Amino acid sequence: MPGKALFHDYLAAKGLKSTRQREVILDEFLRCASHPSTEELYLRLRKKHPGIGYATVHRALKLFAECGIAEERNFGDGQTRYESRSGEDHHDHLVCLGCGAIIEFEDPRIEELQAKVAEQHGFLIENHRLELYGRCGKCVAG
Amino acid sequence: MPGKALFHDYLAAKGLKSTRQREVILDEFLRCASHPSTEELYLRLRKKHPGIGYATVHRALKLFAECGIAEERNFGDGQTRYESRSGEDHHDHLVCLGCGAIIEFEDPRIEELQAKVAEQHGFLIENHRLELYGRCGKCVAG
DNA sequence: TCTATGCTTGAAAACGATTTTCAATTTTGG
DNA sequence: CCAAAATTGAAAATCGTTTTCAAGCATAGA
Repeated sequence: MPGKALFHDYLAAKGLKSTRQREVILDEFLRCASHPSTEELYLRLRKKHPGIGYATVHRALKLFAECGIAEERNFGDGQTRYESRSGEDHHDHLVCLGCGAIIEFEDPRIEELQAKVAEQHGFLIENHRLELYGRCGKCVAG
Repeated sequence: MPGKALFHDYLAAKGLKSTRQREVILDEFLRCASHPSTEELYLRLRKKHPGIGYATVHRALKLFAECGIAEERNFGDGQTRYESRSGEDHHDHLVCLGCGAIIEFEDPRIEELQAKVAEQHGFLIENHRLELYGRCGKCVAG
């Protein structure tokens, strides 16, 4: 399991400790197919682990982001969401304003054009975000 | 002045009132070349109009967004920013992480590819955001 | 194993930005 | 000018996020 190994290496390198809570939170986060907010992941975890605290979930997610196995995202609903970064290649999102679904996609041609735009402005890209907001197929049909 | 006219029409249509404060705030907002946050616009306004309240500025900006002469934006610095929508055509942003500069650009080819991606997913785009984060020319050179 | 050190936890408080409340004021239509 | 209704500014409330703090654990060394 690459995500877990990365996390443990990070903890070791920083002199941080591996705890039962962090394990549980990481498992649930990796099991999560979507892009949970702290609140959402916390509520999920409460079901199986009633003692767990919101602050602990928050701190774990921050750690995941720090060590690179997760990425903080913001889709405009006022909550920070965390996305699992299993692979390396960047992807962007379609965000459904009807049902909240988040669909991932990637398009090298768009990336290429972005690079050109940056170059024209003498700009050095470190990262980018592209989100298309609208209605997913289901919501258009329904 | 199209922006002001639009705003006054909107007020009339909604049975809202045209007040001295709203005029002053709109003038300052339109004069603003950048993408001010509520705080920033408030501080600017205080200089010439010491009596004005933060809440009033906030409410005016919300109104501007509602009636379409402004757009709420979020560049990840934890503050909602308001962008004047003078024209109709959409544009995207280069955000400098060094000096905070925000450079606007538009690229029809990117928009076109976005439309194709959406179509492939049976998705109906209502709007989108594209931001390239990095270092502007000045910051790279400096 | 036992202990000491120091990181981690959970609850509650602090925080920063945003939004709402409320009494006083201003605008607008009649 | 008057009355009705919207607006204002200050303060308080709210929301998500982050920090504080005392108590609880994990880890390394004896």
